[in-house]
Amino acid sequence: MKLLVLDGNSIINRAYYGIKLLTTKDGQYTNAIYGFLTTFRKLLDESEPDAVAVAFDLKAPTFRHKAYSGYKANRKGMPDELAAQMQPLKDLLCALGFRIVTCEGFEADDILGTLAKVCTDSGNECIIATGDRDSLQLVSPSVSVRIASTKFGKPEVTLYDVEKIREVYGVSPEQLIEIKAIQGDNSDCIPGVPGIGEKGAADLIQRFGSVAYIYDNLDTIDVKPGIRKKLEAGKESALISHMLGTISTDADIDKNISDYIPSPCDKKTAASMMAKLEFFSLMEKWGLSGADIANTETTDRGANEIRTLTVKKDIPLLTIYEFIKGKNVDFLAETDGTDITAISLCCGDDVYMCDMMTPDFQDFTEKFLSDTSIVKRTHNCKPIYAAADRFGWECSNITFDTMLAAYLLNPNSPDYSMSRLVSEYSVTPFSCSENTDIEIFVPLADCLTAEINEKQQTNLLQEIEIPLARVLASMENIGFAVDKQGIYEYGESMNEDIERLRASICEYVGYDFNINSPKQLGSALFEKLMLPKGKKTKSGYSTSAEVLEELRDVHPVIGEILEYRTLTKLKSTYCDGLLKVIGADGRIHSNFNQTETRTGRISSTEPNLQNIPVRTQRGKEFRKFFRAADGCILADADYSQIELRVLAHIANDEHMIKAFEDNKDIHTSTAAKVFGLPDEMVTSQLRSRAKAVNFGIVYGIGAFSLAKDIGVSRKEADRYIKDYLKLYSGIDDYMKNTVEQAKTVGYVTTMFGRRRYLPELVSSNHNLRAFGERVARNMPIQGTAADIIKIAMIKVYDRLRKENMKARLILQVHDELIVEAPEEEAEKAAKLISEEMQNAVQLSVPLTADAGIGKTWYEAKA
DNA sequence: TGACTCACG
DNA sequence: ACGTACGTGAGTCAG
Repeated sequence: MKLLVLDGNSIINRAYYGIKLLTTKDGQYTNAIYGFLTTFRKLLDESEPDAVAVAFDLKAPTFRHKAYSGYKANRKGMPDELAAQMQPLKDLLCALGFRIVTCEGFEADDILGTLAKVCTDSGNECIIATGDRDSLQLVSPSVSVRIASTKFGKPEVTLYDVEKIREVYGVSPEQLIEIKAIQGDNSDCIPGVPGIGEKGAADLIQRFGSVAYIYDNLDTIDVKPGIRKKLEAGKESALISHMLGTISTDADIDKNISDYIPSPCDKKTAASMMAKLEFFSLMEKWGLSGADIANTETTDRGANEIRTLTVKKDIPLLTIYEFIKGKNVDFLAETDGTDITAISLCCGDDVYMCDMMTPDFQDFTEKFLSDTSIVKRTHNCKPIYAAADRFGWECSNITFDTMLAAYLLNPNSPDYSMSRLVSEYSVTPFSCSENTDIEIFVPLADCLTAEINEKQQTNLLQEIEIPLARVLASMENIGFAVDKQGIYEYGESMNEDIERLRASICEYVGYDFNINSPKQLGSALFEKLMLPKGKKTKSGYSTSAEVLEELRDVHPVIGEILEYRTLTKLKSTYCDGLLKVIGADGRIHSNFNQTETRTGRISSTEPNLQNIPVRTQRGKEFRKFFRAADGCILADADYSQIELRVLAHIANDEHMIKAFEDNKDIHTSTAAKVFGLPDEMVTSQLRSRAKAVNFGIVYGIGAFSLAKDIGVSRKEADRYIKDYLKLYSGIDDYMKNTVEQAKTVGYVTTMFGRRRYLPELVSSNHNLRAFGERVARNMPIQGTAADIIKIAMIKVYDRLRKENMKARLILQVHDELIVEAPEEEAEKAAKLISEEMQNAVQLSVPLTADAGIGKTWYEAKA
C-alpha cells in the first residue's frame, strides 16, 4: 500500500503566504484553502496513493496578548485571515472523504514521523508532503518527502529521496538531525552550537557522521582549535538540540494504514462547500459540479418545480414559430462573433434546437426575435442585439438576461459565464431527453429572476441594463471613424523627438540603457547620478511622474525623461495601438463591456476609447484624428459636475443644493464657504484647493492625500475637511450613515438599486477596512452617476429613432456622449442629446450638459 | 503573471 | 502605529 501523509499546518501556511488574499462576497477568506486544495490535488495526481492522512497540530490557543485581544487573539504568529480558514478547510477535507489526524501533545511533524515509521515497519510505501524541510530526516528507502510550495499561485512540489538528499546535503537523511543539532534553527527555537552555522555543521557531520561521535572523540578529531572550543562550550546545547530536532515516531494515533483509505466523497456537502467558497474552477478538478449540490432549503425554491423537458425534433421552424407565439420562451443563441449560428429554445416543457443548416433558419430567427408577443429570457443579450442590428431586425421583448442579472446581484464577480452562475447559485438542471444547455439555463433563469425580484432590481435590469445592451451593441457596430493616415504621420513625426531624447538621456547618464525599464531607470538616476531618492516601491525606487516632478530642478535629465515618457506613451499606446484596431471600414469598433466595473460604469476595450488623451495639448491633438464620416458632424455633450450634483441630491445637503440651484461655480462656492469669504474674493488658488476638497469628498477623503494633492500641511488639510463637513452638514451625515449602514447590511446601493457588496468592511486589516469605508462613500455617488448617463443613453437612442433621424450615438465616456450626425441634423442632434441628458432623471438639483459640434472630436468637445 | 507606469472620467 | 482618494485598460519589463 501507498500512504500519503500531509502536514496540514505547514501546507496551508505555504498556501496562505504564496497566494494573495482572496475573499468571497461574504468576506470569508479563501486564499489558503484554495492553495491547499490545488497542492493537494497535484499530490494526489502525482502519487496516486491508496490511503491518505492529513495531520494537523492540536495546540490550544495561547492568548499571549490578552490585553490587546481582538487583534491576534489566536495562536502565535497566525494571522486572523489564516486562522479563519482552518476550520472550513478541515470540514471540506472531511466531506471529500479524507481522514484528519491530530494528537494531544504532538505536533503534525510527529504524526508524520509516526506514520512514516509504521509504513517502514510494515513494508508499505510512505509519501510525506510538507512545506518544511525538517521532515527530510524521515526519508528512507520506503519513505520519500515532497516539499510543497506555492509560487505565483501555482502549486510546486519537489521530491526528496535518499539520493536527492545525499546530492543536496552530502549526508544521509538521519544525519540531517545531526547537522541541525549543531547548526540550530531559529524558527524552531533550537539553539545548536553557538558560533557554528550551516557550513561548519555540514562539514563536521560529513566528516564525523554524528554528534555522539564528535563528543566521544572531541580530543582526537581533526578540527581547528576555535571550532573545538565552540563545540566544548556548546556540548549541552548540542545534546538538547539533538533531542529537540528529532521528530517523534511514537504519537498515539491510529496505526492501521488501511484505516486511512479515503471514504467515498460526500458530493453534495463537498460541492456545496466549494460553491460557498466560490471555488468554481476547482470543483471540476475534484470531480464535482453544480449538479452535485444538495437541494437544501435555501436553494430549493424550485424543488417541486423540477420539470422534465423533451427535445422535439424534425418540426419545421415556421410551425414552431406559430406554436410559441404569445408564449414565454427561454433561449440561448450561439454566435460566431458576428452572426447568430444556432438557437436552442424552451417553451413550456418542449425544447427545440436549430442551426444555420435548418431550413428557414434566418427567417425564423428574425420572426422569433422581433415578435413582441413572445416573452424572452436569455443569457448575454448584447451579441443578439448586435446581430439583429446588423440585419436590420427589431429585437423585442427580452425581459431577462441571466448575465446582466448576475452582474446586478453581485458586480464583484470576475466572470458571468453560465457554468459559474450555475455553481454560484446552486442550480439543479432539469432532466431532459438530451443533453443541452437549455436544461440548465431554464432553472438558472428561474432562480435569478426570483433573486432579482427579491432584491428589487427588476426595474434596474429591465429598464436600464437590458435596453442599454441594445444601445451598446449599436455603438459597437457603428464604430468611430478615424483618420488613419493622420495617426500614422503623427506617430512618425514623434520618432525623431523620441530618438533625440533617448540619446540625450543616455548621454547625461553616461551609458546606454532602456529608459522604459523602471528598474534600469531607477539605478541610472539614483545609483549612477546619485539623485535624492524619493519613494520606494516593492522592488526598488519609484520613478513615477510624481517622484520625478520633485526632481525636475535637480538635474536637467529629469525634464527630458518626463517628456520621453509622455511621447513614448502616446506613440505606443495611441499611435501604434489604435492603428492596429482600425477596421476594414476605416472605423474603430471598440468593445463596450457592461459587466466589468464594480460601480456600474461601462468599460471600453480593444481599444479603450475612454482614455484618449485630453489633459495636455500634445495629447489632445489626437482627438483631431477622431472624426465624423464624410457629410457628417460630431455632436458632443458632457455633464457638468454630475457627481457633485448627485452627492448634493443623495445627501440632501441644503447648502450644496442651493449652490447648484443658483447655478454657482461649485468650487468657488465651496471655497467661499470653507474660507469664509464672499464669492468674489475667492482667488484662483483658493478655488483650486476647494476643487481638490470636493474631489476628495467624492473619493472618500483623507487629510494626508489631500495635503499632498494641494501642497499644504496635513494639519491644514485636516482643517479644510473638518470645516467642510461642518458647513455641509448634510454631506457629513450622509457619509456617516452610509458607512454605518454598509457595515450593517454588507453592501451599498445607488439611487436605482444597484448594489456593491463590501466584504472589506469586516476585514481585520486596518487598511483594507479603511478602503472599504471609502468605497462605501464613493460607490453610491459614482454608481448613481453611471445609472443616470445610462438612462440618458437609452433616451437618446430611442428618441433619435422616434424622430427618424440618421444621427447615431457612437461613444460614451462616463459623463460625455458623442453622436455622429449628418450635417443637416447636427444642431438638432446636439440639442437633443443635451436635453435628454439633462432630463434623464429629476433630482433636487438641476442637471446641466454642455453641447458642442465639430468635424472632429477635438472641435466638438465644448 | 504581476508590478509599474500612465492615459481617461 | 499605520499608510494614505474612487473607477477603469494598455503597454512594457522581468521573473
